[in-house]
Amino acid sequence: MRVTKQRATENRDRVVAAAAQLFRERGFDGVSVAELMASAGMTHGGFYNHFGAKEDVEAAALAHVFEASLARIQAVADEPDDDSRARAFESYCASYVTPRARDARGASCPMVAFAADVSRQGEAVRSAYSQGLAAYLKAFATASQTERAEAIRRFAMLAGALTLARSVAASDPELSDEILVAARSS
Amino acid sequence: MRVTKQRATENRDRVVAAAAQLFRERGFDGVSVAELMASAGMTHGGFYNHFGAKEDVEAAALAHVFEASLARIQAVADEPDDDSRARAFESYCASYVTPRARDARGASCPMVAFAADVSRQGEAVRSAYSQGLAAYLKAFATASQTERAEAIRRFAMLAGALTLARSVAASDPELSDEILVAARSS
DNA sequence: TGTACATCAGTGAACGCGCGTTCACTGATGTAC
DNA sequence: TGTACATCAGTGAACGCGCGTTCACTGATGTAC
Repeated sequence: MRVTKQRATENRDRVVAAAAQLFRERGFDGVSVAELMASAGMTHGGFYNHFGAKEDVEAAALAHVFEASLARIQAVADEPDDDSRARAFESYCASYVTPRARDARGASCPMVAFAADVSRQGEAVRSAYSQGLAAYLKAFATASQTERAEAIRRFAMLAGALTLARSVAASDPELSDEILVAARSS
Repeated sequence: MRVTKQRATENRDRVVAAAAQLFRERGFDGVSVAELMASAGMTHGGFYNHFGAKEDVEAAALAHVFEASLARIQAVADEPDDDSRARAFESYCASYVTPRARDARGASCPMVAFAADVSRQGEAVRSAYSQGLAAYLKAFATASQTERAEAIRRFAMLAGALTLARSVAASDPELSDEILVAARSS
């Protein structure tokens, strides 16, 4: 049964939003097309009215998540003076490696959530990712008010700590917490 | 056709060795049981003479790779005096984030290769991983001759940089190289 | 504005495929005598 | 040491399953008059 054009657009947006969360939680291969559509309240058959293939929704979800992450670090970079920027930046970095951020995988930053998956995907996903990372690192460097290499090391440390903390969260929570504490007190 | 006990053991070892390489290159789900067995020169049916399930060879491969990685950092920690240990440690860290290390995924460190995959696997894999990471970080901290939190930050930075450099290696090689250069000059 | 018809978003059965796993079978190995 | 037989590592067909994708169909929407 046909729906209004507006409703169809909303349906597509809900699929992308569900994909953004579920892909971050379980990876691209851990979520089926049918589950994505069900999360948006539809059945699987209609998927191909909106996307040419599963990889298309992966790329769309990636772009969606990068947009939000980029806006957040850009807000720090856009702080009016050096002092408030420095404070906002340290607060941003600290909140990046909290137990809360570690456990909320569905809301996590795309660089950490997708880094491993992305190099096994097709061109559309890979280039959406690398463009997103390039833009993010640029804003991060501005926000950090240090030279770019130093900013890259800082971000790599945060991303690595979050990744390691997640990887042992279930089987060694003390080690996981210790990694986060170390990453916060830099 | 039956083979000698020694030959059977060698066959199992070859499966684990192939798994160690292929799983690091493509992730656990990216390599089939049949391919693992074919890499060791056999057909898929015999797999269950050696392992109860695919997860068992994942855990065995993980332990195998961690053993090698641990031996390498332990050698640095065991250097006889502070000076040679400091030199060995800086050399170790620098070699960790080279283009060569980035591109040789099949030979890479298990913390980076498996960090994302591991939390989606069963208990056997997760505990093999977290025990391996705990042992590795202990040796890394000794080798670094700094306080433990500082060593954790250093390793998180290296692991994060290697992960990020890999994720954009195909679609933005300049950015990938820049990340490695930054990680080396810390 | 009202009517007739074409459009197309969504449905659900069906497809081909690759996967992990099972199983009857083979025949060289290991063992009991 | 030689013989007879049980063992079991490896083979390859077959299984059930979930996946991405296709397709004929439905019926409300959009449009031409």
